[in-house]
Amino acid sequence: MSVISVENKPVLQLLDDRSPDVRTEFLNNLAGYRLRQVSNAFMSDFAAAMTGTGMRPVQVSILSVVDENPGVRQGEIGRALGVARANMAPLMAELEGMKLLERIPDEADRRAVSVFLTKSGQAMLKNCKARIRAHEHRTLGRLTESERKTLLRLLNKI
Amino acid sequence: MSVISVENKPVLQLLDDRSPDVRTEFLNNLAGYRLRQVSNAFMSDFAAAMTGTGMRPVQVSILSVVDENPGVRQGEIGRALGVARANMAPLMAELEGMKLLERIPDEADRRAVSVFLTKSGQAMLKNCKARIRAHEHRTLGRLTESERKTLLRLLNKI
DNA sequence: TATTGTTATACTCTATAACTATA
DNA sequence: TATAGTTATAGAGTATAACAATA
Repeated sequence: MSVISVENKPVLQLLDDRSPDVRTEFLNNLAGYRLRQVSNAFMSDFAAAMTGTGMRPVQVSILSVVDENPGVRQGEIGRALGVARANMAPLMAELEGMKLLERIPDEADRRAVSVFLTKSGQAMLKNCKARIRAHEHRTLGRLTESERKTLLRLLNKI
Repeated sequence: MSVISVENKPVLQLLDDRSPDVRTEFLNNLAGYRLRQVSNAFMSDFAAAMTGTGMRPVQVSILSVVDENPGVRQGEIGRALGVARANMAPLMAELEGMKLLERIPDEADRRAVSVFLTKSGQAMLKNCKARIRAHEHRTLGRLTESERKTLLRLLNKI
């Protein structure tokens, strides 16, 4: 958290400034290690970008999935996001308690529930998306447009 | 875990197979989101690669830093790896208990300890490094050598 | 005063097992 | 039998505060 900048400065001051006398050559050349460092820095900046909204990253991702799939079943959201069923239950109850989404029993399959965004949920998602766009702009500020596309292409290829 | 392959198959079956009927367009175009997915998949494969050694990723990274910096102080390791001092204490005690490293009080600064790998620690690190090389080969199998270099370059630039 | 290392603690995320009600 | 959702629980990772010893 302390090494993350919210202004237009480097996202990662990790290996530039951190303990300059300590060698970390092996780790630095591991793609997986760098990926985790960068991913953690993104997550910290993402969480900071949500400050004031009361939303955590996983909550925003759920709203986004419901927005693009109105009426989607709870289990489907979890599968799409990689969140275990057992962990979806309290997450959904929390978002329902915040009046951001509604869970309506599915009449065809009475075990399941269909999920919809409320007006509040739509407004919250819109607010969060604007913050996320600013977050991406900050965190990818050092890359050209072409480099960003390359990065996404390589990540999608892995 | 269940979607991660340890053979020479795709590391990520995430958005290819997962809930094909659920749209996740907004999230898919966020670099931060894809970074996290890929990073998590790497971590899962990494952890799986360590099976049988009794080592977790953070423990291997500590051994690696001590190996490249014999006599380094405990706090320096934590700073280099982004692990808080408070969390380094039990980690180091654990590795010392496994006889993989030694902590020798620093005579110049008696608050500090200098850390060294034992013979066991050196052997363990060698074993883990071999597993990590195989892990990187698996996880980056879909990328050409040139693409791997580009990926590392872009990650380092962020 | 500041720093090294320690302890205690708490919060989030993740993972598993067992339960219900439906199918 | 299998599936949707729930509950309880446990583990790892991470964060802060307070402390003792030393600088």
